Amino acid sequence: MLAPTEGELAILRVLWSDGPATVRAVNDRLNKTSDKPVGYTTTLKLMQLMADKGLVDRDTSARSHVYSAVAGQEHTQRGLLRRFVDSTFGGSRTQLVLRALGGGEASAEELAEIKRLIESLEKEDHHD
Amino acid sequence: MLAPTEGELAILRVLWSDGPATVRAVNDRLNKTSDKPVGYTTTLKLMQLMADKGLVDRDTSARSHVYSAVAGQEHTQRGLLRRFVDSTFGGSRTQLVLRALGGGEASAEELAEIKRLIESLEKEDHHD
DNA sequence: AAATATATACGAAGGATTTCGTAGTTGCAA
DNA sequence: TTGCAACTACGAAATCCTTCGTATATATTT
Repeated sequence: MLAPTEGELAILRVLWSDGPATVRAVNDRLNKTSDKPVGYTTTLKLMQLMADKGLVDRDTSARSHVYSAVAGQEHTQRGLLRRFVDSTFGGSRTQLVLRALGGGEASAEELAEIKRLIESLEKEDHHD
Repeated sequence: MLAPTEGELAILRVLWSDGPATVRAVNDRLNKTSDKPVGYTTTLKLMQLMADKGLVDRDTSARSHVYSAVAGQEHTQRGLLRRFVDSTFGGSRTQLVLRALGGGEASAEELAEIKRLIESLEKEDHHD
């Protein structure tokens, strides 16, 4: 599966959060969320290309086509994360996490949540 | 400060690990490390553009110019991380970390190291 | 000194991504 | 039915990034 570009990812995020949607719906959403306006045909073209690439499915039975994401958000995030870790942290997930948590930007709640996750992962390890 | 592209980042990683270096040295390093060969003038051009952008300093006193990274690795990683978290995880560092640690790819040692970091961060919190 | 190797500079091509205008079609309302 | 609104299709420009060829200058070797 091809990795989505930045623009494609913005569209996928709408489809993941809202479910299957028309170009109009996606474009409205992007313009509500984003800083700078996106033209309708720009979004249309991108979504058509995404359909060609197999990133989205397209239901053309109605006049307004309905698009839906093919790959799940989690799967896609994992792929993008792997690539990012490779290019920026030499493949070290630990370095990435250290950098993400360091610098005083993480709140106590975030830290606690991550600690809980780690402890549950450690428990899993012992089970097997 | 502008974010480096993929190609620029590959060069910066050489400069960070080896210190100030000539185009020749960087290009050799890239060709030793990477999978596919990179032409000398390709590296040269990229490094010239990086100098124009202010990503690297250039000492032109000798015939072979010596380049050095302007921004530190940590600072640059933080910037790239912020951008990545925004585009891929909607700005949630926690989601990023959960995704990085989930999926059974993290070893017990990695988890332990990250847990230690979190605990030291939590201690810092209580100090203030 | 001449030939060879190595440097920088730079234009330009190629590919990927994004953006937009315009043409043509279909549904709906006056 | 006529006209307006909304949709798809598509070509093409604009931008960014990468790659490379070539011109030119400078060192090094023979």
